[in-house]
Amino acid sequence: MKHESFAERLLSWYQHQGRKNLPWQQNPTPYRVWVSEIMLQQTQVATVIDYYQRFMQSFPDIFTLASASQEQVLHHWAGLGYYSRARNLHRCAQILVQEYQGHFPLQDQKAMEALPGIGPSTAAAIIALSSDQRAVILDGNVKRVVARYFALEGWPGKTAINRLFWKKADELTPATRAADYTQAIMDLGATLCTPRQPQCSQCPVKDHCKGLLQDKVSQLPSPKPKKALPTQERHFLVLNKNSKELLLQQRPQDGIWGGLWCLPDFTTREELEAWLTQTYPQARLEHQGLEPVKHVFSHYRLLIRPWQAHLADISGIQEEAQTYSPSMAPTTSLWYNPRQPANVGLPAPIKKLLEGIQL
DNA sequence: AATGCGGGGTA
DNA sequence: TACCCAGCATT
Repeated sequence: MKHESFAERLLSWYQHQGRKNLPWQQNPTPYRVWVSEIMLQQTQVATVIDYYQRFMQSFPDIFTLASASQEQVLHHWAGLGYYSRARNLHRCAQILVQEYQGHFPLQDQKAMEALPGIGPSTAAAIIALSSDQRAVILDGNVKRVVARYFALEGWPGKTAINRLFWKKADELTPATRAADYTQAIMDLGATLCTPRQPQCSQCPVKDHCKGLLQDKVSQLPSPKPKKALPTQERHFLVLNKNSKELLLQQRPQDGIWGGLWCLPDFTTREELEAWLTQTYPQARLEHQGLEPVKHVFSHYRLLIRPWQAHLADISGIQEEAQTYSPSMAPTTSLWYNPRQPANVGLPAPIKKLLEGIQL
């Protein structure tokens, strides 16, 4: 005997546990479904409800909407975000009135998708929910259900992955009961198969969910990959006095290594050289840089380029704290003897750099 | 094939 | 704070 399909299990669950009282589910005409679908793009149900009620009160049908001013429409959208949705909605209403006698081309999904603001998933949702014809949706809920049910790895933002998700969503979609199925799979994603703390024990398809069977539910769908860390390179001055001490500066409280002591650092070698010439004219800068040091922060990669300079002792040189960086907050500096490590906080990569330096 | 759009809810 | 939300249009 053939076991129950995904759709059959889902539909019987929906019959008892599904949401049936959302405003747009009452009298689901194409117009009412359309407005709800546009509002619900990237916006949660709880947020939409009040906006939807007010919108329907003011624009009860497509002709009212088409003849309204854009300003009126946008006013009803204020606070919802993604305002191009409202402009497209308004424009779409005018197109439908002018070109389609005020009716959606429900028999032609491609024609639906050609309308402003209506993409593949919204077109399918309008068709299925308002006319009960079979059409495949793939919104955030369905993506999550599909990723888990088939244990699909990969971020759906990638084109190839996205195509696979559409294919799997298509496979799950039954030939009949299009409206109920469409609402059911969204309800599953919204109420049980949630992004966090999904209630798998209540799930009507848990017995065949690969993600659950493989204990991967919490890792699916795969998150958007963190983009590669940008690399920043900065030039650090190793100013060596009498082959004994190095110049350190205390960093500003804000930014990386805030408050720690560190080598003076600059955006470019030229900037470093200019500062050195002005501050320690007697210093001699080596032309060959030292070996670069790499360091990784949470949000970028830092390439440390050290340059060594030598300073012969001149009695009377200012030993006390001095200021630098005229445009920045005053910063103190000190001479540091690496052979007698003082009680100052050095960033790890700088400490490592100094350990490798011959004075 | 990747980005911008936007405000709100949630852990 | 970071992530996610009934995605689409644009580049």
